[in-house]
Amino acid sequence: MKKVLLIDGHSIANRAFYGVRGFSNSQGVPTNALFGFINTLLKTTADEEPTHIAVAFDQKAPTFRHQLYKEYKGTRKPMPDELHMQIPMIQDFLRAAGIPVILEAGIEADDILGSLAKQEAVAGAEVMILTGDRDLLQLADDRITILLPHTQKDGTELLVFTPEAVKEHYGVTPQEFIEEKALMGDASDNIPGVPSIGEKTASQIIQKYHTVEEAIRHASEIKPPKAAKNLTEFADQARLSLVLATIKTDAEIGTRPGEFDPACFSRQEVLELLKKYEMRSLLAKFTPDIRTDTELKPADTGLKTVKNKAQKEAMLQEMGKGFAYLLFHKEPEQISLMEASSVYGLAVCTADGGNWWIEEDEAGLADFRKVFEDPAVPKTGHDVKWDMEYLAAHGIGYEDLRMDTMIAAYLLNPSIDHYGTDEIAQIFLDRSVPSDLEIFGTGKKQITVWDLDADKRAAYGSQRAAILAEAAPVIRKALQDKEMEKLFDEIELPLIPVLASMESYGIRVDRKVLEEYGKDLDANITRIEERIYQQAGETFNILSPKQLGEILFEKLLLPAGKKTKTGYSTSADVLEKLAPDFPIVQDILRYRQLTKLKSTYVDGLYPCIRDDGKIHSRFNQTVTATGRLSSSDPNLQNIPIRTELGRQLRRAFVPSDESYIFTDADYSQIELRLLASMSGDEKLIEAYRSGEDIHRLTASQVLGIPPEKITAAERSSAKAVNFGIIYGISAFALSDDLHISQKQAKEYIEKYYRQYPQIRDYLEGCVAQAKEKGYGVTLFGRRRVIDELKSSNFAMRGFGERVAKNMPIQGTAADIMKIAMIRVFRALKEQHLESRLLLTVHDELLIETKRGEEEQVAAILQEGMTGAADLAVPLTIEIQTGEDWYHAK
DNA sequence: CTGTTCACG
DNA sequence: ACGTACGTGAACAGC
Repeated sequence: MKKVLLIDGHSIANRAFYGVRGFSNSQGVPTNALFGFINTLLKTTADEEPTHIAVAFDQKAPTFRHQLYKEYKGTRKPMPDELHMQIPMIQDFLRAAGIPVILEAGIEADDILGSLAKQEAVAGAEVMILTGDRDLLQLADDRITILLPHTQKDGTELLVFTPEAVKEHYGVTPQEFIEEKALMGDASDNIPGVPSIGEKTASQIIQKYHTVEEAIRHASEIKPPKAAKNLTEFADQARLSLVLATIKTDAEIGTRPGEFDPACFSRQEVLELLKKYEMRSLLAKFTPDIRTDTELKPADTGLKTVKNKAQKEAMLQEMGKGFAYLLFHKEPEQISLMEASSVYGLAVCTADGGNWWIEEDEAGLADFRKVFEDPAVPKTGHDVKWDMEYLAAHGIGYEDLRMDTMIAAYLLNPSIDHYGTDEIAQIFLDRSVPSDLEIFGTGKKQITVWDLDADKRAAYGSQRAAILAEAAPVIRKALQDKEMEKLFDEIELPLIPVLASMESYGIRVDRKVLEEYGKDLDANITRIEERIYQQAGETFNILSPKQLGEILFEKLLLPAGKKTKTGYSTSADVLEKLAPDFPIVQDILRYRQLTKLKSTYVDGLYPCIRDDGKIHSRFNQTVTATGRLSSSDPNLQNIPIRTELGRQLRRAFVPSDESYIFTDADYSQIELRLLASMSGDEKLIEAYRSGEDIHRLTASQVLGIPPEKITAAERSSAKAVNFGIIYGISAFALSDDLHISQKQAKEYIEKYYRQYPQIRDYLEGCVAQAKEKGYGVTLFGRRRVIDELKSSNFAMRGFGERVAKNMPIQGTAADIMKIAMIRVFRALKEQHLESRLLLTVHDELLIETKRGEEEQVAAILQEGMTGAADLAVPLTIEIQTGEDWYHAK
C-alpha cells in the first residue's frame, strides 16, 4: 500500500520556531526552527511509516487569490528574520536527505498539498497531510487524513483528522468547515467574510443550511436581523470569500512525492549539514557508528576504587584541595528511618583530577569529617541539602560549599521541571549520558543506586562526579554572565543549610488532637452525606464531578453554568451561585470542604508523623519559576486558615515539648509594598511611610470619596483590585472576582491607573523589558525566561504579559524572605539560642521558641526580616506567640 | 496518567 | 474577537 506523507513546510517550520525557543549555534545563527522541524519530521515518519514523502513551501509570488482579491493576506505580518533565515536551511536539510521540496511560483503551498493529495488519492494511495494549519482540514476525505501536531506537557502528539474526526471535533464536515470560514472571514489571511457574522453565527447558519449559497438563498430566515441583512448585501463578498478559502485540488504540480527511506537521515550530506549547524544531539542520533556515551563506564581518568586504609588515606589527602562529589546513602527520603548499620557510597573528583570511589559501612564515614568540615576545602555537589542532612545525622558538619549544580542550573533556568546530573551534562557540557530515567526507571518499577551491581554503581557515581567537576566552572561562568553570581553565592547557597536544618528538625504534630479533629469531621460527613442522598433521591459518589454533574444538572435540572472539557463544571464558584436557591448545593459544598479536610489533612498528614512525633516536610529550592520555595511530602504551606473550621487543624501543630512555644512572624503586605517601592509611585510610598490603610486609601482615591467615608465593601473591592494589579489584572477576571460587570471592572481599573500612573508605567515597563531581553528579573537579579511573550497566540501572549508583571514582584518577595531566613538562622546560632526555625510559608516564618528566649527571638525576627532589604518603603512584620500554630497566628 | 477540585501565599 | 488573574501540592475519579 502506497502511503504518502505531504508536509506543509512553512506551517511546520512556524510551529517549530515558536514551540522550541532560544537556541542558536556558536555563530549566533538561530537553529530552533530547523531543530523543531526535524524532530516533527522524525516523529511523524516514525509514527506513520510513509512509503512516499514531499514537503511543500510557499514562494514569494502573487497567486490567483491575489488577482481575485488584492488585499488577500494583506494584513499578515512578515515572518521574523530569525525564522525567515531558517527556511532555506530546512530546505537544504530536506534536499540533503533526498526528500522532494516542492515550490511552484504562483501556487500556494496549500494548493500544492491539495492538488498532490487529490492526485495521489485518486491513484489509490493513502494520503496524510502534516500541517499546523486547521484550514487544511477541508481536504480530509476517505483517502486523505490531516495530521495536526498538538503540544502537551510531556511532548508533542499528532492529532489525526479523518472526515469523521473533523465532524466530531467541530460539528461540521470538512466542506462545511470552509463554508463556515467564508461567512465568518479570517483575519490572518484577510478573508473578508460577511460583516457582523462571527464564529457563533456562522456555525449556526452552516449547521442549518450547510453551504454559503443555500444560506444566501434563505437569508431572510436567518436569525440575527443584522446577519440576514448583511448576508444579502454582501452575498458576493461571501462568494468571493468561499473561493479564497477553498484550497485548489487541480493545480499542475511538476514534482511528485519521492520514495521515503528512514535511513535517508544518515546520508553523508545530512551529517555534514548538522555538523555545520552544530546540532550535536541530532548528529549523534543519525550517526550509527559514532556512539554517544550511552553506557555506564568509569570516567576516562581512571577510577581508583578504595579497598584499604592506605588507599583511603591517599583519597583523603587528595581531597584536601577541593573536590566534586556524589554521596549515596539509603533511604534518602527518610533520614530518621535510616538503618543503623547501613552503607554509603562516595564518588569524588579531586582538584588534581583524581577520580575516586569508596563504598563501605557508615562507620567509615567519620574519616571524611575533616574534609567536609574544613572551611578551606571547596566543594561542588548536586542537591547538597540531602548530604548536609545525612552527614549531620552522623554528627558531621559541612563547610565551604562552593557549588551546588542543581541549584545553579535552576537559577539559570527556573522553568524546567527536573535538574538531574544527566541534564547538567546535557545543558552545560553538551554531552549525552545515560539518563537517570533510563537507569532507574520511573513509577512503581523505579529502583535506586543500591539495586545496581556494585561496579555499575561505582561507574555511575564516578561518571556523575566527573560531570559535576567539569560542569562547575562552566556553570560559574554562566552565572557571572547572567549577573546572578551574587544571588547564588549570597542567597541560594547560604540558604541550603537553613533548609537542611528545618527539614531535619521537623515540626511536632499532636496525634491525639489530629485524631479528635478527624472524628468530628467524620461524624459531620456522614450526616451531610445522608442528607445529600435523600435530596438527590439516590446514592452516588458526591466527589465525582461526572456523577455530581449528572445528578445536579440532568436529574434535578439545576441551571448549569460553566463547562469543562469533560462535562459540567461543579467547581465551588459555580456551586456558590446556586447555593442560595438549592439546599442540596449548600450541603455539597460543605461535604466537599469536610472531605477535603479529612482526606488531605487528617488522613494525609497522619502517616507523615514519624517515630519522633514530628513531620519532616521537604522545602524544595528548585521548583517554582518565580524563586519561591515550595513544600512537599507533606506540603505544609497550604494548611487551612481561611475558614474557622479548617483553621482549627492548626491546633495539632505544637512545639516539641512544654519548654517551647511558637513565635510566628509574617510580612505585612510585602508584595504591595514592593510594588510601591519598585514602581517609585510617590502616593503609595508616602502612604506606606505614614502607615496608612492602603486598601482604604485605594478605595478613596479611585472612588473620589474621603477615606473615612469608605465602606467595608468598598475597601474590600479595592483590596481585590490591589491584588489583581500584582497578578497582571484583566477586567474579565476582576469582574468575576467582585461579581460586577466587565464594564464596571474596566472602569475600576482605569480609574486606578489614573490615580497611580507610575504603577501603570512600571508594569508596562516590566513587559517591555521582558519582551526586549526575553526574561523578567527581580531586584536581586533572579531571572525567569518568558517565551510566551513571543507567541503569536493571543492567550499565550497575554499570559506572558501577566507573568512579566507578576514575576519581579513575587520573585523579589521570595528573595527577601530567603535573605531574612538566612539572617534569622544565623542570629539564632550566634546567640546560642535553643530556638529553631521550623517553617516558611512565603511571607511567614514559624519559630519554635525556648521559653525565656521569647524577647530575643522576637528581636531577631524583627531585625532579620525588616532589615532584609533596603526599600523606598518600610518592611513591617506582625509577630504573635502561642502554644500551638492556631494560637500563634 | 490526566483532569478537576481545592488548600495555601 | 480572542480568553484570562500569579505561584504552588495533594487527593480523587476515571480512563
